[in-house]
Amino acid sequence: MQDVPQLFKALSDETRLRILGLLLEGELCVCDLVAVLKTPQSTVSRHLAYLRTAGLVNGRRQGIWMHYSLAAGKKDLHKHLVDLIRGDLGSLPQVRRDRLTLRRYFSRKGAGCNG
Amino acid sequence: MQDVPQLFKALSDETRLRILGLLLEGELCVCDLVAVLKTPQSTVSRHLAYLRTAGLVNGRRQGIWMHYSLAAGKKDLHKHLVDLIRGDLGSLPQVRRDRLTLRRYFSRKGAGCNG
DNA sequence: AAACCATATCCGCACCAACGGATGAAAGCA
DNA sequence: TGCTTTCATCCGTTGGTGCGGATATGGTTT
Repeated sequence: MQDVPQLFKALSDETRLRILGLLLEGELCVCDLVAVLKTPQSTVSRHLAYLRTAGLVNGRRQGIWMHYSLAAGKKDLHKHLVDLIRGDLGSLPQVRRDRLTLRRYFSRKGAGCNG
Repeated sequence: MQDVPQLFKALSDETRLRILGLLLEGELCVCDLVAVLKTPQSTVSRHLAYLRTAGLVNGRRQGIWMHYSLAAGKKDLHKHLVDLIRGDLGSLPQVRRDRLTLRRYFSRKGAGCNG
């Protein structure tokens, strides 16, 4: 049972929810998240580690960059939570704002961690 | 947005999840929860207050006793979380054990807070 | 009113988690 | 090798949270 409260705890922080909201758009690397969230790199990295431990996020190393993406749920409760994230997180105002910032950021920046 | 992390935080504690698991069986009063969880009354009461603030639980006073029950979700995310609780919490081993204890407790005890 | 009951809140303590700058580790390039 | 970039981890500080015994509140009974 111990992992269930832990799973909810991973979702009980605004920064982590914003990160998940951005990852709804697809795989992102840490520098993208830092740029969009306007949050110190150490803070973003720490939250990503938290989400990875909880099994909510996958990391993929490509050269210098770490790319993170939403993980597929494994057990039932886990899976249903991921569905809930995909379904409901996008309608939160802060998440909408962040996604707009992300789009503007992508169109502004040249070739970087994701080509 | 601030209430969304708060909602998840309410679910990030084992005692609170066990309380919700018991409330799946129906309305209960505080003394029932204390007896089944074998946890100090002040602790149970504090967690109930937390769940009530988060909107996950309703309290109803009947004479001396306070009866608590699962609340219906209001916003989409809230509603989906309540559905998830109803659907998945019952399969956790600890919740199953607690419910067994509850049934045995009910059959053993005479007229009390719920007749 | 007084005694009694179930419940809520107070209190001090311990611990955990978030923060963000500084440092460390790993990969790529000159 | 040495330098740069990206990311992870360390560190000290701060605020939040759980704990459980003690106390307060509010309703019931006599």
